[in-house]
Parts: sequence; structure tokens; C-alpha cells
Amino acid sequence: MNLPPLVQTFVLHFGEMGSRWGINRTVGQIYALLYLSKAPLNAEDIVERLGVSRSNVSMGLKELQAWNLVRLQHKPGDRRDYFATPDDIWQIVRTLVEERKKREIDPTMSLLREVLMQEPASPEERHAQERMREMHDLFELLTGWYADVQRLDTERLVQLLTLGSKVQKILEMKDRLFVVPGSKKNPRDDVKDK
Amino acid sequence: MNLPPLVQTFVLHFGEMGSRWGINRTVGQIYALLYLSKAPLNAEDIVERLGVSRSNVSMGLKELQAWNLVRLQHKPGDRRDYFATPDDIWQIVRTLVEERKKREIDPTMSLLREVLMQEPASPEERHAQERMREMHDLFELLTGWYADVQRLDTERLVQLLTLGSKVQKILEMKDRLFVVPGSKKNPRDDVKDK
DNA sequence: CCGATATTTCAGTAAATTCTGAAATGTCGG
DNA sequence: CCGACATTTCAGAATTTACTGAAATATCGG
Repeated sequence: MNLPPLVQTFVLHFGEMGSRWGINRTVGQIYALLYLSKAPLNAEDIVERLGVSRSNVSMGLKELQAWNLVRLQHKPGDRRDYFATPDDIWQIVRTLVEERKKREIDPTMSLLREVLMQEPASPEERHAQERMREMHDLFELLTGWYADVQRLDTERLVQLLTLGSKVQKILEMKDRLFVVPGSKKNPRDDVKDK
Repeated sequence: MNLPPLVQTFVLHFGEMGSRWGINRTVGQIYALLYLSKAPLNAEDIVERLGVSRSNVSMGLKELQAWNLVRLQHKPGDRRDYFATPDDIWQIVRTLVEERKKREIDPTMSLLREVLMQEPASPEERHAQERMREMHDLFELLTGWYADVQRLDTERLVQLLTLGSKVQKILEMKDRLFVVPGSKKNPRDDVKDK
């Protein structure tokens, strides 16, 4: 491996982290390398820097492309393929979440919906179905939230995340401001909330 | 494998999904089984239902315990260990997120902080460091949001998630209500935002 | 302390995955 | 169409991970 020490540390770490996800070490390393690189790299560049075989790099790049995590580019007068990650890290996050949803959540939801249609043949199955229903509803809530938030532009998304749970406070404020006339919200209700 | 069809479908699916995470098939299956089960199960129960070796189950349970994903219980007059998942699915989510953070995000943040302290020895390293800084800041924002939200009780958390990005609307409303006196916000600013 | 039962450990094997080199395929300029 | 270069494919090798059975360890009631 032929990399500046600082880069190498990061690349090795992401190789290991990749293993903890479904992603293999080389793919993790390729991605990390591209992420840190100023200019796009071609396959041969990657081979030299990571010290793995050409075919391995080819497969790794193919996988990263399947995940929409790298962009293929070309230089004029050079017919090799160059690869880069998006400059905007938020775009990376969006892609990652989107792809994991597509591969993990969506199929699970299909399966849950299907199984929930069936008639339980025993109390045991009835209970199992209830549990699956809980999971289904949870995923629905989370994906609904995601679908909603995902549409925000980055600036607003950051705003929202920075707020965190302080949103609650604003909500409560809103509730106080727009009391339905006649509901006569009792100020002492606050005590209960504590 | 000796399971009601409906349960088996789910268990097999989670075995496969487990593989896509760092978790191996058997561990995924054990967890799925416990999740669906009404009563706690002992190791021998799991062996019978999944048709894997006793030692494999032992290791799998150990791993699930290390993840805090299962609770160990005992029945009076029975010295075998019984295992169950929390009844509250939100508790499960919280544990999962917490543990993944501990294993993946926290070590990555340490590494990033460490590498960011070093002096870049070349323009290449300087750029790499900038990229790492972006990642660091991103993670900081996300973990900050998480730390904040994680404290909410489940009811409020669900409220927040149900709202999704509608929070934005409320924020804008708040901004309009509490304009700093003298700032004279121009209504035409809205046009720019579009 | 003993025997019965439960769990864990671990060395060896099985299985799955990752990686490589060589060959095949694709693509360009001339 | 050819030759040079680029990329992909793929069978087998290397490595890693998962799994098993047997032995070791632990814990209980008596």
C-alpha cells in the first residue's frame, strides 16, 4: 500500500468498518481512497495505491457503481475510466440511506405485508403476527419520516438536525398559542407533564 | 428447522438480512425467533426449532447478549437460562442504535479527531484532511441530533417522527411571529427562497 | 463430594467470501 | 480490420468466517 500516512490510516479504518457492514474490505478501501482524493482516479491508480489486483479493483468499482456511490468520469484524450465521489458529503449520505432502504427495508416491508395477510393457524402464530405488525408499523413510521425529511434541501435539513428535540419546545409553544377556542387548557396541566 | 410456516418465513428472512449487516445468519435467526416468541426460550428450544448445533446457539446467544439485544431470565425450579427480547420494540431500536454508534461511529470519530490533529505534509494530505473534517462535522451533527432525540420518551419521539418535515412550517411560523423588532423582514424575501 | 444437568470452550472441518491471474471481451484510432 | 489499450469475466486459490462435536467447566440438589 502506497499512500501518505494520514490517508492510509483512514483507508485502513474504512476497510475494517466496511467488513462490519456487508461491504468487503477492498470496496471500503477503494471508497475511502476516492473520498479523500482531490482528483478522480482510474483503476490503475487504485491498484498502485492499495496494492491489490487489477481484477479486484474492477469488481470493487462495479459494486460501488451499483450502489451509486461513485461517479464515472472521463478526461479528454484519455479513454480510461476515472472515478470520484460526490463533492457534497450530504449527497453521499442521501445516496447511502436511499440504497440501504432499497435493499434492506423495502424487501422486509414486502415480506411483512405478505405474512400479515395470512391467517394465523395457532395462538403462537397469532402472537408472532402481532410482533410483525409492530415491526411493520415501526418501519412505516420511520420510512414516512424519512420520505418527508429527504425532500428538504440541505440547509433546512441541517437546521432541523441542529434543532434536535428543541422542536418539542416550539411545538408546545404552538399548542399554547393556538388553543382551540373553548378548550380552556388548564395551566396546571403543565405540572402533570413534569 | 421446525417452525410454523409464518414464523419460518420471517426467521429465514432475518437470517439473510443479518448477513448483510455484520451479523451472521444463525445470530439473525436466533434473534428473529426470540422476537416472535411469546414466552422466553432456552438454548435447547432454539436448537430444536432452528436445527443448528447446541454450541452454535451458545455462541449466538453470547453475541446477542454482548449487543444487549436479549435479556436473560430464569424460571423458578429450572436452572436453564431463558432468553427473550424486550416487549417494547422502541427499546429494541434504541439499543440497536446505541450499540452501533458505540461500535462504529465512536471509534471513527476518535480516529478522525486524531488524524485531524496532525500536520499535513503535502497539498494532497491537506485536501484529505479537509474531507475528513467534513465527515467529522457531519458525524458530530448527526450524533448531536441523536443525543438530543434519544432522551425523548417514546410518545414524544413518535410525535416528532410523525411530524417529519412539517416542523419546518412551524419554524417558519415561529420566525414570522417573533421577528426581531426593527429587522423589518421584507415579505419579498419569500420570493428568493423559492 | 457425587451425579445430573447446563453451558462454554475450542480444535478441526465445512462453507462462504474474497482475491488473483489469465483469458476473453470491448473500444478506440488509424 | 488491426493493433494497442482498457475493462470484465471467471475458475481456482487463498483467506476468512461459521459451524460442529467432543471435551472441559460450571452449578445445582442431595
